[in-house]
Amino acid sequence: MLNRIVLIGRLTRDPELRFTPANGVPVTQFTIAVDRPFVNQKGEREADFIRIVAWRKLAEICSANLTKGRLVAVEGRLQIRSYDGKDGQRKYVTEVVADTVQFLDKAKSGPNDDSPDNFDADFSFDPGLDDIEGDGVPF
Amino acid sequence: MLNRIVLIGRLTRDPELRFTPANGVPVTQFTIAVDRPFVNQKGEREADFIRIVAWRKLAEICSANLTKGRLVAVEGRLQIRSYDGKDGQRKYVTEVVADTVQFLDKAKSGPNDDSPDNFDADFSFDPGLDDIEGDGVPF
Amino acid sequence: MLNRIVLIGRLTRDPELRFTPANGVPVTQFTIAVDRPFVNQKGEREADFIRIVAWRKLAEICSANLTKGRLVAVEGRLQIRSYDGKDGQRKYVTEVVADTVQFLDKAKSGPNDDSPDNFDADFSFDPGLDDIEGDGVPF
Amino acid sequence: MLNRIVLIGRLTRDPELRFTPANGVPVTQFTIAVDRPFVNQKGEREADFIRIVAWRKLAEICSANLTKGRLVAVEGRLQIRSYDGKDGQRKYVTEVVADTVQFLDKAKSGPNDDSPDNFDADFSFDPGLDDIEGDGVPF
DNA sequence: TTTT
DNA sequence: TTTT
Repeated sequence: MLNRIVLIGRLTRDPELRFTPANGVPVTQFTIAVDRPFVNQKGEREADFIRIVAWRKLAEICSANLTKGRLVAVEGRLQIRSYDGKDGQRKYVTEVVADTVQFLDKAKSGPNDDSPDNFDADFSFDPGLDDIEGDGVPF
Repeated sequence: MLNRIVLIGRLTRDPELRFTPANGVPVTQFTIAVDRPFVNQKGEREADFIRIVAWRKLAEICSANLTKGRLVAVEGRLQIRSYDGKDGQRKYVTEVVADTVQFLDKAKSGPNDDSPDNFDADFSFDPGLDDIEGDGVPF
Repeated sequence: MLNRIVLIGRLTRDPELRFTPANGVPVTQFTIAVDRPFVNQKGEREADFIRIVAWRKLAEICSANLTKGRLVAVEGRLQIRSYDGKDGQRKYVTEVVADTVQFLDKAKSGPNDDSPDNFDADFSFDPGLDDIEGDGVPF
Repeated sequence: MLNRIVLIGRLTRDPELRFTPANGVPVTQFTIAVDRPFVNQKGEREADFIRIVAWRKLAEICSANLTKGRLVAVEGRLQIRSYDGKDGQRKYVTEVVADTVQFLDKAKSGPNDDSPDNFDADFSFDPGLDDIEGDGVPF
């Protein structure tokens, strides 16, 4: 019913862009390492390695811009997907379906500006209502 | 950049449906009482009264279904909106622009089913990709 | 670094209370079914079955009060835990470590009041500062 | 009942550390500019200026380390606080009470390491259970 | 100004 | 493996 997750972490490797066989829809998948908020008994900080999936335009932007080690904020929904393995066994994949991915540091060799960028899965949150919201109507 | 809020609370009164003067876009505004997670020094549980705004289809669904006292989960974005008051002073309104509103209890006099309903600001998160996601492709 | 998840769903079965062998710390584990925000191509609403873990006092409260079918809101952190299976293979479990569990409907046979209850993993968010926050100091 | 907000934005000025008159408890307050996820009709990206409050140890860490322009992720709870103004009018302040503040960029003149740091309002989420969680018990 |  |  409600399913919302927000993560900040670093890519463990470069994302790869794929296309679904049936419809040619762009998908990308990558994993981010998210540090735990405490240290273990050996005093080490561990991380959770969380799988992210992005679709369509967001997939293209992510695969074009992200590389191993980049810091990102991801907003999305937790999903458990199942598929049948080659061994005939039912397998389960837990992943975060991203709605938004924000780039929090800058590419090493990029045009050296300093502001993070924000990319949405779609433009749905654009209210197209700024004329309304901005015209002083206190509704 | 990232701005995400999730609330559960009860409507302090019935919502009212309005339409923006310029474009006739449906808007509704209501306030929910969200209990604080602790009691004050008098042992009382206080609440925060948080203003919610919903637009378009979501506005219509909310105003048609919600009434004072109903329990809802709201997902959205925190916004500070300014407008010029009648007294010539700049005023600020803090409110949550809802993306999703979920009805967590049932209307008192409704057809007595028991499952909460979920309504989105738009259908944008519908991937329209179930054919893909469901066909066993482990991508 | 940042890892925050909020879920609303229904228990798939009664939780069971256990105690860690080493220290006797209470743990409970249960799964909630979280409806997806869209229907699949057959027009069916699917759900994600998400594993929740609660520790200590929260574990006790959950196991004492929750039963199959109950509606809850869970706040926590997504964790991927590994352990070595009996077959010598490394296994991975993805689960949400709950900080807060809120009961959103009432037990069927309970003392028939209507307000949801809220339980925290700990009292850490209690600022113990109400004397301060409430005394009109605008800081 | 449930009240959770996650924000990423930049400080609009240096935070200032204060102490409550009654108990000498450290408090800091600052504002972050959070870019909206869309542009207005003039093609400009606007921001919401959101007030943050941190208490005690977190207040000290924030005021000691943060300066105008720094990028932070804030997790907390939305609160509407009231106090009586000098003009005898009841005033309302909307602010986010921070549980966690994460520093997402590095201080300009700092020891040039590259990893963001994470600070909690308290250590309550530290399960102190790593011995348990890590010992291979599949509970 | 407020809900249960 | 699953809830309403």
